[in-house]
Amino acid sequence: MATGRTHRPATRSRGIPEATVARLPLYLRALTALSERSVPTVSSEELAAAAGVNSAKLRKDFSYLGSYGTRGVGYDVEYLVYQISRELGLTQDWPVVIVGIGNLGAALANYGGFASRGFRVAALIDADPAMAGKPVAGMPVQHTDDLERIISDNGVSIGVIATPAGAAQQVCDRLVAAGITSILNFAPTVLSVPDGVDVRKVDLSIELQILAFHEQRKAGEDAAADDGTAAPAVAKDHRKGPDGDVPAVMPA
Amino acid sequence: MATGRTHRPATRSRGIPEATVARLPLYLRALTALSERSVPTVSSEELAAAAGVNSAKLRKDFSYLGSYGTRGVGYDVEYLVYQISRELGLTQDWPVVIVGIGNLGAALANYGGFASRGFRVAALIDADPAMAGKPVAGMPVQHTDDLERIISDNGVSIGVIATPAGAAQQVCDRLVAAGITSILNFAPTVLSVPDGVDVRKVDLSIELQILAFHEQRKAGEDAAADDGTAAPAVAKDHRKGPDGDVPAVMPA
DNA sequence: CCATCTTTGTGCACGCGTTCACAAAGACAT
DNA sequence: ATGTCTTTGTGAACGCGTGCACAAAGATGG
Ligand SMILES: NC(=O)c1ccc[n+]([C@@H]2O[C@H](COP(=O)([O-])OP(=O)(O)OC[C@H]3O[C@@H](n4cnc5c(N)ncnc54)[C@H](O)[C@@H]3O)[C@@H](O)[C@H]2O)c1
Ligand SMILES: NC(=O)c1ccc[n+]([C@@H]2O[C@H](COP(=O)([O-])OP(=O)(O)OC[C@H]3O[C@@H](n4cnc5c(N)ncnc54)[C@H](O)[C@@H]3O)[C@@H](O)[C@H]2O)c1
Repeated sequence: MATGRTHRPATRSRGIPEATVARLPLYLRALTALSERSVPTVSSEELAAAAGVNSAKLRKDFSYLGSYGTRGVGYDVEYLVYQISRELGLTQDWPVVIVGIGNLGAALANYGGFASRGFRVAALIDADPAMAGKPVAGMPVQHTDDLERIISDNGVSIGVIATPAGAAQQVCDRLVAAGITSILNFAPTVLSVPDGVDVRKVDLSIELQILAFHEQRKAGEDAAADDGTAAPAVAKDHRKGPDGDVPAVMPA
Repeated sequence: MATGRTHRPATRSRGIPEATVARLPLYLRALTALSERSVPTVSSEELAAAAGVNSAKLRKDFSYLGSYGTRGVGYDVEYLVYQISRELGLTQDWPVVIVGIGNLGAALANYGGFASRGFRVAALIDADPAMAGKPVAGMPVQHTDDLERIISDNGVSIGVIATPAGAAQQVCDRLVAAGITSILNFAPTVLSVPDGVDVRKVDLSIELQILAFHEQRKAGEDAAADDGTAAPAVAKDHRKGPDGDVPAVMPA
C-alpha cells in the first residue's frame, strides 16, 4: 500500500500512559479554577468530581508524575498546577500556525482560550490571494507561498489545519516538510505523516454520528415492540443485492 | 458530592463495542468516497488503509454488524454504506439545535458537513437579544426564551453547546429539561447530566496540550544531554513550597 | 468437478486501562 | 507521645481493545 504511516503506535512516553496524558489537561483546568478561587488544597475525591473522573483513576494518574500529595490532607493546588503544567510542556509557550482561514479557521483565530493556555497564534495562512493581508483577529492573513518561511522564522512546531478536506493532505505535507511535527487536523480526512509527527484530529461529524447511534438505540429501546428493534427486517434479509436492491435512503 | 452523573458507564450497546461505534463513521466516510468513484467492492486491506486503521481491526468491527463480506472478493461498497448508515441511525435525519451563536457557533452553522451526513440544523439559539432575528447561515437566530418551545416543536433530541463555559451547565440543564438526550459540548467544562443523556465533548485546548506534551518529549529526546531530560532538577527538588516558591511561570 | 488462490471471519493471547480495596503515611487532637 | 482519623499511593484483579495467525469460505480458472 502506498499509504504512509498514519497512527503512532502509542509511544508510552517516559512511562506515562497515553490515557493519563489525555486527562492531565482536564485536571489542570479544574485545578486552575480552584486556584482562581484561592483554594489551597484539594482531595482526590473533590478534584476527581470537578474533573468528571473516578478518584482512584485520578490518584493513579498522579502517581505517574510522582508523589505530590499529602495523606490525610490532599494535594496542594498551586504546586499541582505547576507540576502538571511542566509535565505537559506548558511552562514554555508554543507558537502555532493556523492554515485555512475560513469559517472555522477564523473562529479559531478569534478564540481566546489559546493564549490563556500557553499557546500563541504565530500566523494565519490561507491560499486565497484575496485574503492575503486582510486582518483576522487583529492579525494579517498571510499567503500560502510564504508557509515555509513563516514556520522557519518563527520556529513553529505545531500546526492547525482548517482547510477543506481536499487540500488537507497537501497542506499537511508542506507543513511537515517545513518542520512541523505536531498537527491538529479539523478536515475530515485521514492524514498520512512520516514517523515522528503526531496528528490529532477533531471531527464533529463523527461525534454527531456517535451521538446519533446512541440516540437511535435509546429510541429503539423505548419503542420496545413498536416495530421490533429499529429495523431487523432489513438486517434479516441478508444477501447482497444483485445490483440495485439497496434501499433508496443512502445518506452521507 | 452534589455533582450529578457525569460519564456514562460505556453501555455496551447491543453487543457493539464502543470503540467500534467510534470507528464506524470513519469507515463510512472512506466508503462514501469509494462510492462516489463508483468502486463496486473493496477489500478489508484497502478500506483499512483508507480509513487509517488495521485491517484485522476493521474485519472484527464489521463482524459485530454481521457477515457482510464475500471471501475472496471483499465488501460490496454500496451495501456496506447502507448497513453502516443504518447501524449509526443515519437513515433518518436528525434535527439539531446549536446554542450560542458566537465565533464558533456561527462557523458550525455555516458548516456544510452537517446536512451531507444526515443532520439538519433546526434552529440557532442565542441569549443575546441583539442577535435575535439576525440571519446566520440563512437562518434567523432565535432567543433563548423560546428554547423549550423550539425543541419541543421540532422534536429535537440532539443539542450543540457553543456558549462560554460559564453558561454551559445552565444551558445544558435547560436543554435536558426540554427533552434533549444527546449533547455535543464545545465549552471547556464538565457537564453534569442525568442518566440516559449522552454527552460528548470537543475541546481543542486539550488536544493542543496533548500535542504539546509529545512535542516536549521529542525535544527532550533530541537534546538528550542538553539540560538533562527537560527539567528533572525541579522534579528532584520535591517538597511542597511553604508558600510561594512555585516558579513564576504558571500558565493556564 | 476439482484445484488453486484470495480474502474473510474469528479464536486466542497479550497489553493497556480501570477499578477495588487496603496498608501506610501523615495530620491533628489529647 | 500516643491514638484516631483522613486520605494517599498502589498491588492485584478484571475487562476491554488490539493484533496475530489461520481455518474456512467462496471465487475463479482449467
Ligand atoms: N466550519 C465548521 O464548523 C467545521 C466543522 C467541522 C469540520 N470542519 C472542517 O474544517 C475545514 C474548514 O471548514 P470551513 O467551514 O472553515 O471551510 P471554509 O471553506 O470556510 O474555509 C476553508 C479555507 O481554507 C482555505 N484554503 C483552501 N485550500 C487551501 C490551501 N491549499 N492552503 C491554505 N488554505 C486553503 C480557503 O481559502 C478557505 O479560506 C473543512 O475541512 C471542514 O470540513 C469545519
Ligand atoms: N472559537 C473557538 O475556536 C473555540 C474553540 C474551542 C472552544 N471554544 C469554546 O466554545 C465556546 C464558544 O466560543 P466562541 O468563540 O464562539 O465564543 P463567543 O463569545 O464568540 O460566543 C458565545 C456566544 O454564546 C452566547 N451566549 C452566552 N450565554 C448564553 C446563554 N446562556 N444561552 C445562549 N447563548 C449564550 C453569546 O451571546 C455569544 O453569542 C466557548 O466556551 C469557547 O471556550 C471556542
